[in-house]
Formats: sequence, structure tokens, C-alpha cells
Amino acid sequence: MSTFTEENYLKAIYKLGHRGEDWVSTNSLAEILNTKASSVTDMVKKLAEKDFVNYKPYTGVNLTAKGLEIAVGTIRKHRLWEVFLVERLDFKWDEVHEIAEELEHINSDELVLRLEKFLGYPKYDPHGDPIPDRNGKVLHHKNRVLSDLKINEEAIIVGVKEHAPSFLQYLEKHNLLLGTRIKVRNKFEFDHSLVVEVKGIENTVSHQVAKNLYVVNE
Amino acid sequence: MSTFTEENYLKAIYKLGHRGEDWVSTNSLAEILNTKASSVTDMVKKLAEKDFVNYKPYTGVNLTAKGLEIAVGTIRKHRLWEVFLVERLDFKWDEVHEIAEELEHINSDELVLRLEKFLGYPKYDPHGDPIPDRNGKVLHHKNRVLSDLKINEEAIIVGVKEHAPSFLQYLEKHNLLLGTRIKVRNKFEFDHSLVVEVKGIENTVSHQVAKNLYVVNE
DNA sequence: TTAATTTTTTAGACTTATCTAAATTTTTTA
DNA sequence: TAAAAAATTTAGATAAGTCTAAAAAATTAA
Ligand SMILES: [Mn+2]
Ligand SMILES: [Mn+2]
Ligand SMILES: [Mn+2]
Ligand SMILES: [Mn+2]
Repeated sequence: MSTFTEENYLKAIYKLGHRGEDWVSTNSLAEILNTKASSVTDMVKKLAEKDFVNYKPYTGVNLTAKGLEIAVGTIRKHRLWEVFLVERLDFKWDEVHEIAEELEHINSDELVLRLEKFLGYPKYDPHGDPIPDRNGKVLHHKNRVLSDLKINEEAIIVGVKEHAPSFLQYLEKHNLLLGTRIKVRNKFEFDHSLVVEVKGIENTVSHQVAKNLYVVNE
Repeated sequence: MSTFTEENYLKAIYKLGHRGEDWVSTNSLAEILNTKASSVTDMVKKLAEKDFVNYKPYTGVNLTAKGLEIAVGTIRKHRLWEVFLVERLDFKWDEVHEIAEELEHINSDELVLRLEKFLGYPKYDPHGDPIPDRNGKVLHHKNRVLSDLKINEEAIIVGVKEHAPSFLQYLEKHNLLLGTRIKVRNKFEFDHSLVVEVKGIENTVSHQVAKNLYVVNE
């Protein structure tokens, strides 16, 4: 069994671990968990004690198989609940993250399985993030972002890298929702902004926005 | 704001307070909260500090308006989630209590309102218990139990006083689900058991069962 | 390659919720 | 109404998770 706090630490380690480095630093964890480095050191020692992480002093931590299972399971619950909130309770995609942060810690395997069935076995959450299956398998294929596209390339928006409500609201206002087909009309060297065509209308998009939108061709 | 633990204490005080006494004792709380009397004493002092309860040493506690609001709000959430689990996720009525014990602590007013709407504003939970409305109003009218009926009286089962899964499973096996019309055919002085007619079939029911089934005439 | 800076850990303290054992108060019994 | 029993509170500890301040280690810069 794992607590609310432990699940949040494991999830954070998972997310940082997938940003490239194989050892996640104390400081980076402290930052995304809104806590202090000294608290993180204490906590990761306890997680190592329970065999959820490997901990090397002054180097960092990474997940054991046991820790990975909990982290992915928690993310699976988070994303399934987000689908429920948006598709069944009519929440907007920028309103669900905080609530899902609580719901993800409800522990009942049966509940998750039935929720998943009720929702029709969704593959992605409202932000385009893949939902791990019951065995912990996760699809990973969102490698390109809008700013990677060349002039005249066409693509479809499939996800967001940044999840801040303000960003999601911006996308909604500018018709840049998931599933939208876009074409790059122009790119500017100066500030890396680009002009995209959305439903026949041209729009200027900043680099800040373009690098946070996942796209696929066709 | 109130924590998981505080909400459980307030809910317990509410339930015990509605069993007659105006002051709820330390020991009775310790029993239903599966904790020790000394822990309860510590906790109720903190609750009094926050103005959730009135506390009189050696006498007991009762809820303030603030405490009552939290208690009823928590019960409201619990029962709405139970409806969701049974009606939407196809859980059986004896499987939902433990999960609802966790879900009831998710704090988002918006979530509760939308869940209630999604469920079609149910008035009762799967065990026949009334769901408090958004203003904290609760319907209370389950005064009679099966054992109160006289011979030849007819009634409909509308709720259970005991919520143990084993009792609920017993009722299911014996066709004594909510909404069932029954008629008392005989009553035995000796052990207070009674014979009831259910869908044309006669069944013997123990006093233990009969006193835990809420009924209404007509 | 020493000095300065940054990162990480340790030490000691605090809060919440719990426990056991002992003390105190209330209730019951004789 | 005094003694016995039961209920309740207090005292002192513990575990989880957090903090600040200080020490130690690692990294970067001169
Ligand atoms: Mn989210
Ligand atoms: Mn999401
Ligand atoms: Mn219940
Ligand atoms: Mn119920």
C-alpha cells in the first residue's frame, strides 16, 4: 500500500525520469512537488526503504519496477477521471486537472476497471495524453510539436505539452483544439512565430504556443 | 477547510447525535471510528478549537452549525457517489460503501453539483437513505421497521438500517430488495420472528432481519 | 587546481493523528 | 454514602510529512 504523498512523489519521479535523465535530482523533485529539497531527501529515503525507488546520495533517484507500477497506475487513474469529468460531467478541459489530482488517489482496482469500461476504453485523456492500460503499458508517440513543422506542412493537433489552464483557454479562443487540422503558412526567424491556417483562416502563433502543441502529419 | 479525518469525526458525531442523545460520548465515537477514547478526546478538542463542535469535558460533544454543514455535506457526497457506483458502474449495493468512504472526501462543490445533475437529482441512495440537497436539507421519514407491522399489514421495503454487506446479500437472496411489497402473515411471540408474503411466496424472517428493514404503508 | 557557487544532506523542530499507561471524574452498586 | 466499576482525560511517545538553518559534497569558475 502507498499513501497519497508517496503516489505523488512516484508520479513526479516518473514524469521527470521521462525527460531524459536516468537519475532524477532532489532539487527538480522539490520544485515540481512544491516542497523543499530537505523534505525530498527525507521522503526518497523512505521510498527507497519500501523498495519503490533506487536512491543514490548526491546523485538522485529512479523508480524500481514496484514504484513504476504505482506511478503509472496513478497516472492511469488521473487520466480516466479526466475523461469522465469532461465527457460525462461536462467540465471543460481546463477545469479538470485539480479534481483529478484528488480522484487519482482513490484506491480500488475494481473501480478503475469499471470506470474504464463505462467510458468505453478511451485511449487518450482530454489533453491528448495516452491512458496506460491495465497492465501499465503506455503509448508514447507524440514526438513532434507545431514549431517543428516546415512551411506548407499540414498536420493535426493531437496534444498539449503545457497543461496550464491559461494555455488551454488560449487554445480554445483561437480554435486550436485537439483534432484541428492546420497548415503552416509562414515562419519568422526573428521571434520564431509562425502563421498557420486553421479552417481557411490565417492566424499568427507565437513560438511559446507552437512548441507546446503536439502534432501528427495526416 | 477540513481534513479527511475531521470529516469522518463530524460524520460520526452527526450519526450518533441522531440516535437520540444531544451529547455524543467519547466512548461511542471511539467505537464507531475504530480508535481509542484518548485519541477522540484529543481530536474533539481540536474540532472545538475550530468551532466545528461544542465540547463539554466528561459530557461529550455535539455539532455547531459549521460542523453540521460539513457532516451533512460529506454524507451528501457519500450517497451521491454510491448512486453513481451502482447505477452507472454496475456495482452491487453491498460493494459500494468502502469506495464511497474515500470518494466522499473529494472536495469540489462544482463536482458534486455536476455529479448530482448527471445522476438526475436522485432523492435516495442505493440503500434507501435520503440524499441531502445542496442546502443541507435532509428528508427524515423512515420511522417504521418491518417488525413494527401487525399481522396482515402490507408495506413496501424502502430502506435498510444495517448496512453490512452480509445483511445486504441476505436480502438479495431472499427477494427483500428495496421497493418490494410485503405482507405480514404471522408473528411469533417466542423469538419475534415473522412470516411475510413476498410475491405470493411465504418466507420466515428473523427479528434481527425485521428490525433492520425500513417500510412504508401503501 | 584552488576558490566560489550550487546542490544535497543532516540536525533539530513542528504539526497531525494516533497509541499506551496512568490519573481523574462520573456512575453504579452495595 | 462509601467502595467499586466504568468512562474520560492527561501525560508522554511515536510515525508521517514538512520546515529552517547549518554542514558537507559536488560542480563551476578563475
Ligand atoms: Mn491532469
Ligand atoms: Mn490530462
Ligand atoms: Mn455507505
Ligand atoms: Mn448508502
